[in-house]
Amino acid sequence: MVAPRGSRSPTPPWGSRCDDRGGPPMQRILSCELTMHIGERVTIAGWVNRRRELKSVSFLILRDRAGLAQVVVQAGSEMPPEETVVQVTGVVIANEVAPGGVELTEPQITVLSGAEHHTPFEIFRPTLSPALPAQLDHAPLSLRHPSRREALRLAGQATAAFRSSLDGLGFTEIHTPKIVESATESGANVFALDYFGRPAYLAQSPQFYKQLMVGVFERVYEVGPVFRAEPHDTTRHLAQYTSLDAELGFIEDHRDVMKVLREVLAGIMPRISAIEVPREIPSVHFAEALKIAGAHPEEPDLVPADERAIGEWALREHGSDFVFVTGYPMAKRPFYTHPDPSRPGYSNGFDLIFRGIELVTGGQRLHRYEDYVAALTERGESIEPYRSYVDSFKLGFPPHGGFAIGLERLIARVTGAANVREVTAFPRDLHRVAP
RNA sequence: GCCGACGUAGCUCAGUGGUCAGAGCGCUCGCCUGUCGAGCGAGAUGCCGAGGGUUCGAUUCCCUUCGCCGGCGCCA
Repeated sequence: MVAPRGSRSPTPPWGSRCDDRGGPPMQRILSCELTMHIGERVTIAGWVNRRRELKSVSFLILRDRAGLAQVVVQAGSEMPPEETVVQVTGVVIANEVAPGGVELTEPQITVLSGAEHHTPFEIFRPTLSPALPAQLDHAPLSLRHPSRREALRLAGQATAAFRSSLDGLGFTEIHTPKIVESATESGANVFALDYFGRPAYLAQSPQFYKQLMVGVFERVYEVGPVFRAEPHDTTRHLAQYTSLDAELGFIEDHRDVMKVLREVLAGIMPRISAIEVPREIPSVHFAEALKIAGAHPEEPDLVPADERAIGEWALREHGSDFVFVTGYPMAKRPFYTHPDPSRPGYSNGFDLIFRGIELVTGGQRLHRYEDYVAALTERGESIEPYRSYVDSFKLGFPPHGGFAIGLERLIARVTGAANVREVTAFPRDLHRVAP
């Protein structure tokens, strides 16, 4: 709600946004608009956040999308229980002792939809008390809490900023199928489906399609779900997550992709946090990264502990929350990865580590048909499962590359959430498919 | 999948081999001339996750199982 003079709390507990109006279809104003209607009879609507019954007076705290509003109710009156949806018509008065300085008096309360008398836990407290599993079991309720709601709002802001940043760079938004005929990430497990009697899979990434669409638009992006049947039971893994994907043609190499990623992050971060994106994000080669992390020089990949160490190094040495690791070994990257022409065994693939966690994977891709055939052959993989994808490259594709940002990881790191499930509305993991 | 924790009231947790059960919040009732996570008083609520075993006796000890959390493998 609006925090006008008289408000005791500098930061209202429920977030304070009043950038729109109550609007149709209901003749309704928002809690934050009450100060503009002092002396008038108005209608507000929302949820019963909390009842407070005293000897001589009762209060009904109503919650709407903008914040909270206090309704003064005659002592002894029945008040609908918490989370009931109500519409309240009354007279707005200014009152210094009211939270926010205004309140609604002489109310006529209409119940629009009942709520159970007992909610499993209290939603009106500043902190949400239940442990994560209990919150997730009752997600429709727990998500109403400001802490959970704010994270989801930030995720929405981040995707909006992702879109507008790329729109400004000449990208076109695309929509690709989530039901596919083959795996994109060799090694990663897929969810199999029965597709009209044939096998099919849930897409692990829009990788192939966004590459094919580079042949149409040169620069494309997609915001969408991806599915991983990996049995990863950790605080940073989900079976379904939201991938912010981009792919662009006519690049020199992966460094052009990194520049675009840097621009995108510079567009997103101010919208969701105070974290600064350096003009030049520090970058280390994989071999150097192993040294920084103190890992064995023959290690083919960075383990989570290494990533944390590199994140700390970037903050210490460069004052940056972000750090690129480039040149991952070809052996650990998918077959469509473009090798580093100057360094055999290494790739033009990169990861972006944000506050010690792998946030983005990207790189330059192969763009010639014969290179795809060679890459699969070299890996001892059959071309057949990838036939329609690989054959497409006979059509002519520019040198290209792209990246994918893990939305939930981004929001978790920005909000300091310990678990990506805390910032996901209805997380899907190893054990949970509902609600 | 491996390793390590944990499963006791609606929520968060304490507790003990022997009148097998507590606290805070919530809930119910009462008190309190306006609350601000209100306050004060009283009260109700539990197959102490499930199955088996040890024991005269198990919520407590052991085994199995299920659930759940964290770390790791893998990855965004």
